[in-house]
Amino acid sequence: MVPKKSSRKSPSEEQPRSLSRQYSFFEDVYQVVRQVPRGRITTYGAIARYLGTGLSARMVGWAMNGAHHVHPAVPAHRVVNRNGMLSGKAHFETPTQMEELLGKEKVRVEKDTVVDFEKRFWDPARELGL
DNA sequence: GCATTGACGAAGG
DNA sequence: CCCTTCGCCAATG
Repeated sequence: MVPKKSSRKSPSEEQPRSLSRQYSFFEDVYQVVRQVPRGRITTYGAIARYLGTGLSARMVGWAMNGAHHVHPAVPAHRVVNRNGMLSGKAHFETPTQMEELLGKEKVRVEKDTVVDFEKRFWDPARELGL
């Protein structure tokens, strides 16, 4: 399961990062993203708030950098920025892959932005319980 | 050890 | 409503 809310200001409380490259914050991010249903999307900020980091949505995006080579797979294409824009598409194998993956889930994208973003939005705090 | 850099977001102009 | 600035914090040079 996912640790609901714990202030992890210092990573040393969890695991020494020297021993694990991606310490729990990264793992938490991955686990949340993995729970995003097909056809739905969430945002970096929503994940950050759910994990309690709150103000550091950037770290969520940073965590996604390692999401490509982790197992099980992380549906990174379901994470967009607060405007619903595919801000991370450049980090996929091809410039169009993120949009294509979303298309397979019936999520339309226009101008690098998810159509009906607010309807598709999946808030971990709301769906998984705060 | 300081400066820069982000797949961000809120606030201010 | 668009653009700029600033805060956030781990990673990198």
